[in-house]
Amino acid sequence: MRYIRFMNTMILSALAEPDRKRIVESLCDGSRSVGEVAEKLALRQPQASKHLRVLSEAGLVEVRPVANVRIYQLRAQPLEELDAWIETFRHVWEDRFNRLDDYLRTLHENEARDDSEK
Amino acid sequence: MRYIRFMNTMILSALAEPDRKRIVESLCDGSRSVGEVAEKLALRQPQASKHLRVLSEAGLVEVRPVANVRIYQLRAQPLEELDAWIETFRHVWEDRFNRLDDYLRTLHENEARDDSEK
DNA sequence: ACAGAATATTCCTTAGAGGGAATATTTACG
DNA sequence: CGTAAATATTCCCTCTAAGGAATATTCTGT
Repeated sequence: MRYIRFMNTMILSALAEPDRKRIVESLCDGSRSVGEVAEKLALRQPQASKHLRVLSEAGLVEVRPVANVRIYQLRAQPLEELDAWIETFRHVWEDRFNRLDDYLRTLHENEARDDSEK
Repeated sequence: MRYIRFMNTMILSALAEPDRKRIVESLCDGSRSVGEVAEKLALRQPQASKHLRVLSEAGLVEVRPVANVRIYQLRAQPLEELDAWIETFRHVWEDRFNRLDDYLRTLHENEARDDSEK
Protein backbone atom coordinates (compact mmCIF):
# COMPACT_ATOMS: atom_id res chain seq x y z
CA MET A 1 0.00 0.00 0.00
CA ARG A 2 1.18 3.46 -0.86
CA TYR A 3 0.51 6.65 1.03
CA ILE A 4 0.06 9.96 -0.67
CA ARG A 5 2.07 12.02 1.72
CA PHE A 6 5.03 11.59 3.91
CA MET A 7 4.19 11.98 7.55
CA ASN A 8 7.10 12.38 9.90
CA THR A 9 6.78 10.80 13.30
CA MET A 10 8.82 13.67 14.67
CA ILE A 11 5.79 15.86 14.20
CA LEU A 12 3.63 13.41 16.10
CA SER A 13 6.01 12.99 18.99
CA ALA A 14 6.43 16.74 19.22
CA LEU A 15 2.67 17.05 19.55
CA ALA A 16 2.42 14.09 21.91
CA GLU A 17 3.80 16.06 24.82
CA PRO A 18 0.87 17.73 26.61
CA ASP A 19 2.53 21.09 27.18
CA ARG A 20 3.77 21.22 23.63
CA LYS A 21 0.33 20.44 22.33
CA ARG A 22 -0.97 23.29 24.47
CA ILE A 23 1.66 25.59 23.07
CA VAL A 24 0.65 24.72 19.54
CA GLU A 25 -2.97 25.29 20.40
CA SER A 26 -2.16 28.61 21.97
CA LEU A 27 -0.31 29.68 18.85
CA CYS A 28 -3.37 28.84 16.81
CA ASP A 29 -4.69 32.38 16.93
CA GLY A 30 -1.44 34.19 16.33
CA SER A 31 2.22 34.36 17.15
CA ARG A 32 3.63 34.84 20.63
CA SER A 33 6.89 35.53 22.35
CA VAL A 34 8.50 32.97 24.61
CA GLY A 35 7.51 35.02 27.62
CA GLU A 36 3.90 35.20 26.55
CA VAL A 37 3.76 31.49 25.92
CA ALA A 38 5.31 30.79 29.29
CA GLU A 39 2.96 33.12 31.10
CA LYS A 40 -0.17 32.04 29.33
CA LEU A 41 0.48 28.37 29.94
CA ALA A 42 2.04 28.77 33.37
CA LEU A 43 5.35 27.29 32.31
CA ARG A 44 8.78 28.30 33.49
CA GLN A 45 10.74 30.18 30.91
CA PRO A 46 13.38 27.48 30.32
CA GLN A 47 10.75 24.81 29.78
CA ALA A 48 8.85 27.02 27.38
CA SER A 49 12.07 27.62 25.54
CA LYS A 50 12.92 23.94 25.41
CA HIS A 51 9.50 22.96 24.19
CA LEU A 52 9.58 25.62 21.53
CA ARG A 53 12.92 24.28 20.44
CA VAL A 54 11.51 20.81 19.97
CA LEU A 55 8.55 22.21 18.09
CA SER A 56 10.93 24.20 15.98
CA GLU A 57 13.08 21.19 15.16
CA ALA A 58 9.96 19.33 14.14
CA GLY A 59 9.17 22.21 11.83
CA LEU A 60 5.95 23.03 13.61
CA VAL A 61 6.92 26.57 14.49
CA GLU A 62 9.28 29.19 13.19
CA VAL A 63 11.02 32.00 15.00
CA ARG A 64 11.32 35.64 14.17
CA PRO A 65 13.53 37.89 16.27
CA VAL A 66 11.93 41.21 17.06
CA ALA A 67 13.90 43.56 19.26
CA ASN A 68 15.09 41.51 22.19
CA VAL A 69 12.14 39.18 21.87
CA ARG A 70 11.65 36.06 19.80
CA ILE A 71 8.29 35.59 18.20
CA TYR A 72 7.16 32.05 17.52
CA GLN A 73 4.44 31.18 15.09
CA LEU A 74 2.96 28.07 13.60
CA ARG A 75 4.20 26.77 10.31
CA ALA A 76 1.64 25.59 7.83
CA GLN A 77 3.47 22.71 6.19
CA PRO A 78 3.56 20.06 8.92
CA LEU A 79 0.00 20.80 9.92
CA GLU A 80 -1.04 20.40 6.32
CA GLU A 81 0.89 17.16 6.13
CA LEU A 82 -0.83 15.87 9.21
CA ASP A 83 -4.16 16.84 7.73
CA ALA A 84 -3.34 15.03 4.50
CA TRP A 85 -2.20 11.97 6.40
CA ILE A 86 -5.32 11.72 8.51
CA GLU A 87 -7.30 12.26 5.36
CA THR A 88 -6.00 8.89 4.24
CA PHE A 89 -8.17 7.37 6.93
CA ARG A 90 -11.33 9.27 6.21
CA HIS A 91 -13.01 6.22 4.76
CA VAL A 92 -12.61 4.52 8.12
CA TRP A 93 -15.26 6.72 9.62
CA GLU A 94 -17.27 7.32 6.48
CA ASP A 95 -17.49 4.00 4.69
CA ARG A 96 -20.53 2.09 5.73
CA PHE A 97 -19.16 -1.01 4.08
CA ASN A 98 -16.20 -1.36 6.32
CA ARG A 99 -18.02 -3.47 8.79
CA LEU A 100 -19.27 -5.78 6.10
CA ASP A 101 -15.82 -6.04 4.57
CA ASP A 102 -14.37 -6.89 7.90
CA TYR A 103 -17.00 -9.46 8.56
CA LEU A 104 -16.34 -11.21 5.29
CA ARG A 105 -12.66 -10.99 5.94
CA THR A 106 -13.19 -12.59 9.30
CA LEU A 107 -14.96 -15.53 7.73
CA HIS A 108 -12.16 -15.84 5.24
CA GLU A 109 -9.72 -15.79 8.11
CA ASN A 110 -11.65 -18.42 9.91
CA GLU A 111 -11.80 -20.83 7.05
CA ALA A 112 -8.54 -20.07 5.40
CA ARG A 113 -7.16 -23.37 6.49
CA ASP A 114 -10.03 -25.32 4.95
CA ASP A 115 -9.67 -23.45 1.69
CA SER A 116 -13.36 -24.10 1.35
CA GLU A 117 -14.65 -20.59 0.67
CA LYS A 118 -15.43 -19.18 -2.72
CA MET B 1 -9.59 30.21 23.58
CA ARG B 2 -11.82 27.21 23.35
CA TYR B 3 -11.36 24.15 21.18
CA ILE B 4 -14.23 22.37 19.60
CA ARG B 5 -13.12 18.87 20.32
CA PHE B 6 -11.19 17.10 22.95
CA MET B 7 -7.97 15.65 21.61
CA ASN B 8 -6.25 13.17 23.83
CA THR B 9 -2.48 13.21 23.80
CA MET B 10 -2.60 9.46 24.36
CA ILE B 11 -3.68 9.12 20.75
CA LEU B 12 -0.78 11.24 19.60
CA SER B 13 1.85 9.41 21.61
CA ALA B 14 0.46 6.09 20.42
CA LEU B 15 0.92 7.27 16.86
CA ALA B 16 4.30 8.82 17.57
CA GLU B 17 6.02 5.46 17.72
CA PRO B 18 7.19 4.58 14.20
CA ASP B 19 6.18 0.93 14.26
CA ARG B 20 2.79 1.75 15.72
CA LYS B 21 2.22 4.34 13.06
CA ARG B 22 3.08 1.69 10.49
CA ILE B 23 0.65 -0.70 12.09
CA VAL B 24 -2.12 1.87 11.92
CA GLU B 25 -1.29 2.55 8.30
CA SER B 26 -1.29 -1.14 7.52
CA LEU B 27 -4.73 -1.49 9.11
CA CYS B 28 -5.99 1.29 6.88
CA ASP B 29 -7.27 -1.10 4.24
CA GLY B 30 -8.80 -3.68 6.51
CA SER B 31 -8.41 -5.66 9.69
CA ARG B 32 -5.60 -8.05 10.40
CA SER B 33 -4.57 -10.67 12.88
CA VAL B 34 -1.57 -10.17 15.12
CA GLY B 35 0.40 -12.66 13.08
CA GLU B 36 -0.40 -10.88 9.85
CA VAL B 37 0.60 -7.54 11.28
CA ALA B 38 3.82 -8.98 12.62
CA GLU B 39 4.68 -10.66 9.35
CA LYS B 40 3.76 -7.76 7.12
CA LEU B 41 5.79 -5.29 9.14
CA ALA B 42 8.62 -7.67 10.02
CA LEU B 43 8.01 -7.38 13.74
CA ARG B 44 8.39 -10.09 16.31
CA GLN B 45 5.13 -11.38 17.61
CA PRO B 46 5.52 -10.03 21.16
CA GLN B 47 6.33 -6.56 19.91
CA ALA B 48 3.38 -6.58 17.55
CA SER B 49 1.22 -7.67 20.44
CA LYS B 50 2.56 -4.96 22.73
CA HIS B 51 2.14 -2.24 20.14
CA LEU B 52 -1.38 -3.36 19.42
CA ARG B 53 -2.09 -3.22 23.11
CA VAL B 54 -0.96 0.38 23.29
CA LEU B 55 -3.02 1.24 20.25
CA SER B 56 -5.94 -0.52 21.83
CA GLU B 57 -5.61 1.39 25.08
CA ALA B 58 -5.51 4.61 23.11
CA GLY B 59 -8.75 3.54 21.48
CA LEU B 60 -7.21 3.48 18.03
CA VAL B 61 -7.96 -0.17 17.39
CA GLU B 62 -10.40 -2.75 18.61
CA VAL B 63 -10.07 -6.50 18.87
CA ARG B 64 -12.35 -9.27 17.76
CA PRO B 65 -11.54 -12.84 18.64
CA VAL B 66 -12.09 -15.24 15.76
CA ALA B 67 -11.18 -18.83 16.34
CA ASN B 68 -7.77 -18.83 17.93
CA VAL B 69 -6.90 -15.60 16.21
CA ARG B 70 -7.45 -12.02 17.27
CA ILE B 71 -8.45 -9.60 14.58
CA TYR B 72 -7.50 -5.97 15.06
CA GLN B 73 -9.13 -3.15 13.19
CA LEU B 74 -9.06 0.61 13.28
CA ARG B 75 -11.62 2.50 15.28
CA ALA B 76 -13.16 5.55 13.70
CA GLN B 77 -13.60 7.80 16.70
CA PRO B 78 -10.03 8.80 17.57
CA LEU B 79 -9.15 9.26 13.92
CA GLU B 80 -12.17 11.48 13.53
CA GLU B 81 -11.16 13.40 16.63
CA LEU B 82 -7.69 13.91 15.27
CA ASP B 83 -9.18 15.10 12.01
CA ALA B 84 -11.41 17.54 13.85
CA TRP B 85 -8.52 18.78 15.92
CA ILE B 86 -6.24 19.41 12.98
CA GLU B 87 -9.18 21.09 11.30
CA THR B 88 -8.89 23.75 13.98
CA PHE B 89 -5.65 24.79 12.34
CA ARG B 90 -6.84 24.84 8.78
CA HIS B 91 -6.77 28.62 8.67
CA VAL B 92 -3.05 28.47 9.37
CA TRP B 93 -2.40 27.16 5.88
CA GLU B 94 -5.32 28.80 4.17
CA ASP B 95 -5.54 32.33 5.52
CA ARG B 96 -3.54 34.72 3.47
CA PHE B 97 -3.89 37.34 6.17
CA ASN B 98 -1.95 35.47 8.77
CA ARG B 99 1.29 37.08 7.84
CA LEU B 100 -0.22 40.53 8.03
CA ASP B 101 -1.83 39.76 11.36
CA ASP B 102 1.44 38.55 12.71
CA TYR B 103 3.25 41.58 11.47
CA LEU B 104 0.82 43.91 13.16
CA ARG B 105 1.00 41.83 16.28
CA THR B 106 4.74 42.09 16.22
CA LEU B 107 4.55 45.84 16.18
CA HIS B 108 2.10 45.69 19.05
CA GLU B 109 4.51 43.45 20.89
CA ASN B 110 7.29 45.83 20.29
CA GLU B 111 5.50 48.81 21.69
CA ALA B 112 3.51 47.18 24.43
CA ARG B 113 5.71 48.68 27.06
CA ASP B 114 4.90 52.18 25.92
CA ASP B 115 1.23 51.47 26.38
CA SER B 116 0.78 53.88 23.54
CA GLU B 117 -1.65 51.87 21.46
CA LYS B 118 -5.40 51.77 21.79
C1' DA C 1 31.40 49.23 26.67
C1' DC C 2 27.87 48.32 30.45
C1' DA C 3 23.40 47.05 32.49
C1' DG C 4 19.39 44.70 32.23
C1' DA C 5 15.76 42.32 29.82
C1' DA C 6 14.52 38.11 27.24
C1' DT C 7 15.82 33.85 25.82
C1' DA C 8 18.74 29.73 25.29
C1' DT C 9 21.59 26.15 27.11
C1' DT C 10 23.83 23.11 30.31
C1' DC C 11 24.03 19.75 33.92
C1' DC C 12 21.86 16.64 36.77
C1' DT C 13 18.46 13.43 38.02
C1' DT C 14 14.48 10.64 37.43
C1' DA C 15 10.57 8.21 35.25
C1' DG C 16 8.93 5.81 31.54
C1' DA C 17 9.09 3.60 26.99
C1' DG C 18 10.62 0.04 24.14
C1' DG C 19 13.23 -4.22 22.75
C1' DG C 20 14.64 -9.16 23.67
C1' DA C 21 13.97 -13.52 25.56
C1' DA C 22 11.41 -16.51 28.06
C1' DT C 23 7.05 -17.90 29.66
C1' DA C 24 2.05 -17.83 30.44
C1' DT C 25 -2.49 -17.97 28.46
C1' DT C 26 -6.11 -19.05 25.36
C1' DT C 27 -8.37 -21.73 21.91
C1' DA C 28 -9.30 -25.40 18.69
C1' DC C 29 -9.03 -30.07 17.85
C1' DG C 30 -8.14 -34.92 18.02
C1' DC D 1 -7.34 -34.40 28.60
C1' DG D 2 -3.12 -33.35 25.81
C1' DT D 3 -1.06 -30.93 22.09
C1' DA D 4 -0.09 -27.28 19.12
C1' DA D 5 -0.86 -22.74 17.22
C1' DA D 6 -1.72 -17.93 18.16
C1' DT D 7 -1.40 -14.42 21.24
C1' DA D 8 -0.44 -12.03 25.64
C1' DT D 9 2.49 -11.07 29.49
C1' DT D 10 6.46 -10.80 32.42
C1' DC D 11 11.09 -9.67 33.59
C1' DC D 12 15.18 -7.35 32.71
C1' DC D 13 17.86 -3.95 30.66
C1' DT D 14 18.89 0.29 28.24
C1' DC D 15 18.08 4.68 26.38
C1' DT D 16 15.82 8.87 25.97
C1' DA D 17 12.82 12.56 27.30
C1' DA D 18 11.48 15.92 30.52
C1' DG D 19 11.76 18.89 34.66
C1' DG D 20 14.52 21.88 37.98
C1' DA D 21 18.09 24.91 38.93
C1' DA D 22 21.78 27.42 37.57
C1' DT D 23 24.18 29.73 34.06
C1' DA D 24 25.26 31.43 29.46
C1' DT D 25 23.93 34.10 25.55
C1' DT D 26 21.86 37.73 22.88
C1' DC D 27 20.00 42.01 22.15
C1' DT D 28 18.68 46.90 23.33
C1' DG D 29 19.36 51.21 25.07
C1' DT D 30 22.33 54.46 27.18
